[in-house]
Amino acid sequence: MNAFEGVRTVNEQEFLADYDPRAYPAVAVTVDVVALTVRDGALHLLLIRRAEPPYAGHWALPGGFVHPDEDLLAGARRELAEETGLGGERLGRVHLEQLASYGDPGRDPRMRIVSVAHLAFAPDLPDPAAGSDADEAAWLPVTALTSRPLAFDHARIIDDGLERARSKLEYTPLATRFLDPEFTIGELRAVYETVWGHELHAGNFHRKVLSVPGFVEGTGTSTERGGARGGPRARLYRAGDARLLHPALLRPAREETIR
Amino acid sequence: MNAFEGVRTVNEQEFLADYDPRAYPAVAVTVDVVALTVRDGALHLLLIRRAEPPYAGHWALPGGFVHPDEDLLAGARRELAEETGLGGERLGRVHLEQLASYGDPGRDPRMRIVSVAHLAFAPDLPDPAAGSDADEAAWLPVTALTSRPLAFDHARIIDDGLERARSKLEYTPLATRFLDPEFTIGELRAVYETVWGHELHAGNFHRKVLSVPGFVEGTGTSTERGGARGGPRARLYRAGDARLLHPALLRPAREETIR
DNA sequence: GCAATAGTGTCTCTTAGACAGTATGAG
DNA sequence: CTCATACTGTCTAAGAGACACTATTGC
Repeated sequence: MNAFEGVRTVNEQEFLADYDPRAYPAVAVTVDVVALTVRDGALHLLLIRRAEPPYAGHWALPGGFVHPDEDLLAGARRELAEETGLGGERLGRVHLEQLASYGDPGRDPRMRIVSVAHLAFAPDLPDPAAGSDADEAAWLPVTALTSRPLAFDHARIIDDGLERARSKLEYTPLATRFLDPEFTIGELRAVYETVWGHELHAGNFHRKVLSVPGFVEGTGTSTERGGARGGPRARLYRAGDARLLHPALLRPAREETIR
Repeated sequence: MNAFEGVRTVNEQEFLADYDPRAYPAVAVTVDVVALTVRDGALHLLLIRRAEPPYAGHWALPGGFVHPDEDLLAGARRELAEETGLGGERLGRVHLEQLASYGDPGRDPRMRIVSVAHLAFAPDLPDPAAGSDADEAAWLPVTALTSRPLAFDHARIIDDGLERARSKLEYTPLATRFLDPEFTIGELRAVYETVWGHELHAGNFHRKVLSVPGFVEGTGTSTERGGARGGPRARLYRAGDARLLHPALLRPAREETIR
């Protein structure tokens, strides 16, 4: 009935183990990155195709073992740089945060590996070049993932990352990180529609964004041309100084997520 | 200018390291727990006083190395059981979730240790018994922490846990996890006031809680007595079936948290 | 009786969202 | 011209919060 009843019996081996981690079989720590971007009006995810077993030929998140003198976030940024082949300037505009850690014994058949997953929001970036441990690297639409085999527990990590991303757009201004430094309200709305997966009312969205203090600030300039299918030139905005949106832009509640 | 420009040069050592984590110095993984409870109208935190160096005599979060065939969450639950000396029944009512991972090189002077921190919400539990590696274990009021030396980066972890707790009360029904299975609206309000650190309007809170679908459900019974200083008997409630509160109970926005 | 608490009624202000309407510019 | 888009005005419904009020109980 109760799996925790016996744990207080401290025998010598357990006692030693409390003090000497080397008494346990080795644990490795990796950093993986769920990197998202918006391309052609669809949400894309950076994936690599594994060249080596286990899961050779499967698609997987970019990532690797954390280096000795490297912070977790720095490790994630390094892996992202390696996989995208991007230098610091472009990478500096990418938002990166810790997502969660995954440590099921058996999630990697080789050994005990704890993965510290991260979440990245990137503006539209060039196609990646495959690294040494991958056959292929690409931005893939998230809608195409169900038909592809994913390595390890990466499907679960991606699900968690997508839900975190949808949630972050509600109460932070991070949607701007999917865009160039200057953007129109229409482009910002397209990010929300893409990440949330449904259309928003253009007029209400416009007024709402401008009413949240610090979300965006006007540049005083407008686009050179109107939209591809006509319409007036749109005013250009930059990200404001708010770190949180108040009031937030809430998604309409879906009953199934509540219960 | 750019710290990531050189990383694509894959020399042999790095190549091997990608495949063999044993090429790196050992990394250890611990699970730590920020366990919160409400006692006497104040928020309390489970801490142990370290018996051994490093940080001997300092207060620290309960935790320890993750066991070989143990999930991270199971490890945190085991550590919590060991430190509180509680069996499964009481422990089953404790909410436990992953908080974040902390892996700064140098956060532990002995070796590279990545800590996967967890957050626990507990009803008022008995005083803990000190384990083998601690001089002392106690529920301490969080207001008393600033005057005590904390080990490692545990002050930062605690800060993150407290902020997560405050935030979780907004959009989840987890405040009920600080209470017995049956509770009054007044007791629930006391939890919010304690965790958020300011008073709430009793009447508005009452109506709001009852208006959120699935937050609480009535038991049909009332308390045996009125309050200690008088007043009518209060109706008793159980936690409802909602996993998210909609609409949420939002804290008033504080300007400094936004910018 | 007095004080404290439970629970309800009511009013105001803010916000979300529906809808309409005007102006602009590409094709 | 046509039509899509930018942006604004207006109305409604819902919710947050202030305040008032009644009922019930311990002391």
